[in-house]
Amino acid sequence: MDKKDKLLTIGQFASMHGINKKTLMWYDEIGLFKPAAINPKNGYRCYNYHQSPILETILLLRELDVSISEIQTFMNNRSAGSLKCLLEEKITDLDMQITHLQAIRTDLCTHHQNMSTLLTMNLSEISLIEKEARCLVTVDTDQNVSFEQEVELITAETEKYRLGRLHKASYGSMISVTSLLEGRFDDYQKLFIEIPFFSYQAGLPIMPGGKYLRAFHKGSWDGIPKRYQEILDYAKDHNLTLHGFSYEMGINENVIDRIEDYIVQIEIPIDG
Amino acid sequence: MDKKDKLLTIGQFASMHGINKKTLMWYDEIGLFKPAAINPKNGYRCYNYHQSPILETILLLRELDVSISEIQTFMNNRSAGSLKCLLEEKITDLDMQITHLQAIRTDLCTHHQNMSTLLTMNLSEISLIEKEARCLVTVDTDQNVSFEQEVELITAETEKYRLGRLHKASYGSMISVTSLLEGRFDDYQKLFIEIPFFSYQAGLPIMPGGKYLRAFHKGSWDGIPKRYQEILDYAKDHNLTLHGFSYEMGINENVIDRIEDYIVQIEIPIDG
DNA sequence: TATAGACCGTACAGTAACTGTATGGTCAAT
DNA sequence: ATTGACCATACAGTTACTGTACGGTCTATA
Repeated sequence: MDKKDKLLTIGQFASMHGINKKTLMWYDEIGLFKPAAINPKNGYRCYNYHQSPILETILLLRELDVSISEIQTFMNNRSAGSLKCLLEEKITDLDMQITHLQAIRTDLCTHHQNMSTLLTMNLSEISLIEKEARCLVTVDTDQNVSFEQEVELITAETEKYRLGRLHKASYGSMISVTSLLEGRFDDYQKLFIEIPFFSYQAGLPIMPGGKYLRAFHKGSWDGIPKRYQEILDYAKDHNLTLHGFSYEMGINENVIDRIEDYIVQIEIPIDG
Repeated sequence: MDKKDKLLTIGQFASMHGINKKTLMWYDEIGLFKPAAINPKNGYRCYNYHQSPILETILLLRELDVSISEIQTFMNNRSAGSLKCLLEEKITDLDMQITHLQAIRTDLCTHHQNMSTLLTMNLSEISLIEKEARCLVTVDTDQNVSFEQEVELITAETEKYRLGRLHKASYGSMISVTSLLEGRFDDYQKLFIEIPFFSYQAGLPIMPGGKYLRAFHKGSWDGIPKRYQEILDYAKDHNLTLHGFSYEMGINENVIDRIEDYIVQIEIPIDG
């Protein structure tokens, strides 16, 4: 009578829903989703179109990372109320997941940017660049803070803004232009990591947008003071006024094996 | 010398990166990520801070659904160039994934809306509602088109707009107001499924925004013509002019087991 | 009517990427 | 000296399938 009653074989039904036949067999075996009938003559599984929305619901939940046993419990006493409730929960989860993926995307772009820089820039050159404002998380530091403490401080601080995992093993250091001008090249005052969204209202520190002087340094940290002197000389020669903080960040830690190959990027905001 | 050279035990290193110790042991075993050293006295694995960015890169790739063996090949000849290339690929993938999740979100919201309707509405009532415009995919149909053909047509059509899996096992039917007014209550002209984004430029058909008359029908399809007559009478009594198409769609297929419980929602645009 | 090839069935083994458990040695603090 | 947290290896178990082997069935064509 009803055209939806037409019986389909397992292969047809599986391909209709874009899944593997074996998956249907397995769902049958575990009792999650059984064929509408079994042909008594040959034992073939028979499915019909009425079963499609049920299977699609299962596949939808599966895609939402609901475990099979949870799906099972749910399907056994499914109702408008329980589905509504489950969907509410899953919509919230999904929103978090989307936000997280967007954060990863931003992170990926930063890494990509770094790789581009490595491949295309002359690393001995000092150049003027334009930067968008960024949002940071920072913690105070000084020479007495040990490396372990630094790591702990910054992870504790970033965990407050729970974005799932932030793939920033490396954070950067900040040193004020005042310190640099006074020759105190190791007077690091803050650690920062950039966070992958921008928000004034969270009250987070901002790496200002605008013109920056950018330089690089290759090798271990001992050589950085000398490099800062070169940068200051360059600024003087070109009549540039530095302000705020210098931002230092390693850009190739994930592609090197030896410290000699380590490259740090130095960026300092300039007036105008 | 370098404070990053401080050695950490497997437990410390694992918790620093928010992963299971066993995972580190396993990565060691398969040669993906080995400790910086092994204490010759007690055989303990020793890690240091320099290794953190490498591990984070692995964990990042893992989160991007790169298989362990792919990560392995990549890590063995990693370079700025190869990482840049891989990242480009993964950013594209990620964009698709985000779009897909957003589509699922929309789908979830529709389901959720349906469940709310089921729980809160008096299904025998005819009501006036306001609807946002929606974007549809449609195919032509008529009485001669078999159910299998319908399924095939609509899946073929939706596949053109590749959104990954669309979890719409059920599609709706459209019948023109003209047909209804002439009493041809089974003159269905189109099948539609709603697609989870809105775009004029794609040239897709639109379910117009504005005022609609909404009714429901419970049970098998035989009773629908009678229900349409009631809707037409209602419209007449209330001086409402219908136009365009009537949109029919099952709203509870995923929570019922018997056709008698099947509920179809009927929505017809009205003037004004 | 014979046969090829596509499809169905069961049974069982294998997969990825961990994760847990059992058993025993090590380390740091009380 | 002992307690309890932590390390080691070896091996078994997990989830959600997926593949393979082997045999029966169905349908279209020669």
